Order: sequence, then C-alpha cells, then structure tokens
Amino acid sequence: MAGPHTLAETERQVADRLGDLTLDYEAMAVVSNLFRAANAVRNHLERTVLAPADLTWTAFVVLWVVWIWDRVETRTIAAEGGFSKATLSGVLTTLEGRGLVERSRSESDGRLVDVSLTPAGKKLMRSLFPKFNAEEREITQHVEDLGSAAAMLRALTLATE
Amino acid sequence: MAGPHTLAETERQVADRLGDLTLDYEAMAVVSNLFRAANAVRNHLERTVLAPADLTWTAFVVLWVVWIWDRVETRTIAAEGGFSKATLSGVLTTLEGRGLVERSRSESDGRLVDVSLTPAGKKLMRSLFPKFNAEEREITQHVEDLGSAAAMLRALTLATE
DNA sequence: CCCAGATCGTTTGGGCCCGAATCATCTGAC
DNA sequence: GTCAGATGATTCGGGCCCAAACGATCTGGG
Repeated sequence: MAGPHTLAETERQVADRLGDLTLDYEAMAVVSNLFRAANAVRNHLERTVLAPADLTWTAFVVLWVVWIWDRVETRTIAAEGGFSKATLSGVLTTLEGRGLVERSRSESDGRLVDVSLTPAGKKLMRSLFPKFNAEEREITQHVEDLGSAAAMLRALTLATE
Repeated sequence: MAGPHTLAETERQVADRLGDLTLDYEAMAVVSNLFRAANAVRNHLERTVLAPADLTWTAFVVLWVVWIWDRVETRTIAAEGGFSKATLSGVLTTLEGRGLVERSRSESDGRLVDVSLTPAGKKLMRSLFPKFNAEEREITQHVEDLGSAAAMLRALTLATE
C-alpha cells in the first residue's frame, strides 16, 4: 500500500495485472500516502516522546483527552480518540494500574463511568505534552500551508461518514 | 487527539492547562487530523470492502504488495507495508493457513524467504482490488487537488526520517 | 408500579502489533 | 578453511484492537 517504490513503478505493475480495468491512480496514491504518513508520524512520536515515558500511542491519546476535558465519560474518550469502547476498557485498566487515571461511577446515571487524571497523571502530561508538541512542530515544519493541510484531512474524514 | 470538538474549543482548554508555554496549535491540528483521517478511512474500507472478504487491513496490504510485485522477500513486504517483520510473520502464517500465499526459501540465500500468491490469492485480489479502488475514489472525490494532497502527505513522511 | 427495550461499560475470543531474544545462514578477514 | 560478526526470519511476551455477547442500569408506556 505504501513504500519506497515510485508511483510510476507501482502504476505500471498494477496496469500489468488489471490492464483491462479502469483505476483511479491518484486516489490510490492519496490513500496510500495517508497511511504511510500516519504510520511514520506515529512511529516517530512513539520513539522520540512516548517510549521514554513508557506510554503507547493509544494510552497517550487517552491521557490527552482526559487531561484536556478534566473529567470525561468513557464513551466520550472513545469517540474523541477514535477507537472502540472495548479497546478503551483495556487501556483504562492499564493506566489505572499505573496510577495515572481514576475511574468513578457517575452519580446521576449508574451506567456511566467518569474518568479523571490522578495527580501523577497530571504531572506526567504537563511535562510530556510540550515535548510532544515540539515534535509535532518539527514534523510539520516543511508543510507549506498547515491550514489547508488540516482542511484536506478533515475532508477525507468527512467523506467516510 | 482527534474528535468532534472544534479546534477553538480544544485550544482554549489546552491554554488553560499550559497557558504559560508556547504551543504550535496548527501543527497540533494537522497531526490530529492526520490520525483522525487515517482511522476513519481505514475503518471505512475495512467495513465496506475487507470485512466481506474476511480480511484485515494488514492482511490486505500484504496481499497487495505480493500481488503487485509477484514474488517478494519478506523484508520487502514489511518495508513496503510499514510494519515490523514480527508482525508480518504472524500475518503470513494466517494467510498461508487460508491458502492465499506461499512461503519458499530463497535458493540464492538460505536466510531469505520469498512469498508469492497462490491461485486462490490471485483470484481474490483480482476481484477485490477494483472494489477497493472504487471506494478510494469515493473517499477522495471531495479533495480538491489530489496531486498536492499526496505531496503534502509525502512531506510528512519524509520529515520523520 | 412494572417490565420491555434502550443504553451503558466490560468481558471474551481471535487477530494484529512491536521490541527483544533466538536460531539459522552468510560474509569477509585472516 | 575458519570463525566472529552481520544479516535474515521467527518466536515470545505483553499490550492494543474490534465485534459480539453479557450484565447492569435507566426510561417510558401501560
């Protein structure tokens, strides 16, 4: 889907296999590069910022959402982070075991669970996030127009709904 | 990291937590939207195209690479697909068990393993890829300039190396 | 009241994911 | 020819990932 080969090389190979079918090579390249970029950025941030703090990507996203919104219901975290409630359940258990977050049953609705950061969790995020953002800045510094880049990505997200 | 809240809302919240630190909100928005888009597109393609064929995303990427390049060494597949050799090993075992790919030891170098598609694997890809590409086309149809979009994503990938 | 259906979070089972350790094979300096 | 180091793929252990099943809780119509 994504790799060091040039677009032209890939096109020629695909044409050999599906020469009789009409394909959209530009769409192919965009989707391919989307995943290549997301993978590369994620791996980079994991290595440079998250691994030293012994955090996985998803764990960091969970901490981020809880940190910013202070006290959130689990369903909100899952929606914001873009993963399933099942995944969240496991990650929350891990983070709770490390003393970074706390679960508490909602008083108004016994089905809901609220999540908040412990003091240790807040301390970690306060020290970690500036480093994370500094890397984000590094990574995006060669993108010409950040505003239109963000808009383009938003368009892709909207197109799947 | 990504979610239904507006950028302005998120900025205000972050400012409350880190008001005394300089942050790059545009870089934050791009990285956030990158993952939101990749997740959304992946989930969409998994649901619409891959799930009916009982394939995971990674399994499809592996099949794709092997299909296009006909006969590839495992290390090449991992590099092209953007995941580790450890991951690939497991996925290959799964695909081999389903009779879609074959492993064979390289004759010129006993350390290497070549992978190729079985007839069943070729048949599957020939029927599946047009559907996949049609969805790619749907998803990207509202992106204004596909060429510059691909270039922007490539810049992000390069920035991590 | 009551209870059927909706709405939560969690558990389960199977698969992906990676770094580190392991084992096999190759290479080059001697 | 030999063997130390380099280079492969695989295995292992722990964690993420999801759909489906589950149990608990809430809601509203009767």
